[in-house]
Amino acid sequence: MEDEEKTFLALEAFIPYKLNRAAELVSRQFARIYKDRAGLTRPEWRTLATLGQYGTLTATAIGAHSSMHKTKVSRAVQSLEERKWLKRSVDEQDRRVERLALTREGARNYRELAQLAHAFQLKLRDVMGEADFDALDRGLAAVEARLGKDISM
Amino acid sequence: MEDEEKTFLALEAFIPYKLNRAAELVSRQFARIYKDRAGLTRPEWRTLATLGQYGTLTATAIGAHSSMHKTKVSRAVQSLEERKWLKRSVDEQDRRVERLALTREGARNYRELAQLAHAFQLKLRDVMGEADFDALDRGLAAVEARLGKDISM
DNA sequence: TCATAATCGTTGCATATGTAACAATCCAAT
DNA sequence: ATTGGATTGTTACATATGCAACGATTATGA
Repeated sequence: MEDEEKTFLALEAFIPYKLNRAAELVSRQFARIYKDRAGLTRPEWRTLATLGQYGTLTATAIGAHSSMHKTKVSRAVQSLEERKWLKRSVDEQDRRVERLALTREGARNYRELAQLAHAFQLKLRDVMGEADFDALDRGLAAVEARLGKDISM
Repeated sequence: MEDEEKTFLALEAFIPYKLNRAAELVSRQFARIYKDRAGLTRPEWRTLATLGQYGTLTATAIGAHSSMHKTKVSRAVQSLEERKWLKRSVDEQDRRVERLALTREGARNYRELAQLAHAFQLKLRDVMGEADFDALDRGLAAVEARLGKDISM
């Protein structure tokens, strides 16, 4: 790699492409679990996972924790509410806000999917090999640390 | 990490989520280059990049090299053709097929974006640090190697 | 206090995407 | 040679997504 001007690019060696490709491959595999098993979309799965992890939250907080646009959260919440997997209640301190929490059934499904998620991660680590898996984890953490605040770069 | 059943999941430590998050962060940064600079969408950028890398290709081949659905390729090709960045010609050996190649102007823009892509990657490596960047690269390669063929897992 | 700005969540709209169906063409096997 | 089955690329349709505008509510500050 010299300083010469590169007027050629190997897409398969370009990190943004590799990242997207790997994310799609892994997501597709894991989506089979929450889609086939529970009929959830990705926004719905993330909303469920966030509420399961943190308990009662507002829609805005769900978006912050799960990196989702507020309209995605809004629609996922609607869907989970129709399933009766979560319930809304008005916050009397701030009536703009809705306090969202899983129902008993929602919590039960969360626990089941959380277990499957752990199993998935273990299997992925097994398939990839520990060293490569740990390298990936380290690299992803570095991206989050440097770009997570979304500043200039 | 014991063998106990995990009924709780930390989303921010879950690899499919981390992968998607990192991919979005990096993609958003790089997209600013081809969007702001050339007004391209991601499918258009990938199509341009693939033709720049391989020369003349069919639409199917572009999809195979850039991991894009054929309808995405079809629409990106249309758009680039309207810009006069690529030209189509019928393959006389197989008249179902169109041979696609960049025009002089398309190639010029490809070279410019390829340079910017290299600069982006160097800057990313600089921002992340060499060790973390290399770890990421290694991890992504492992995902591709194990899941790229999209078999069971 | 009152007016302006900010925040929360929803919805209308335009765009982006994938699935399925399709016409055109080629291939395989009789 | 002919017929049934693939393959190539396009398009119609349904769904998914983000942006912008909105009503309701709260915060700010003059």
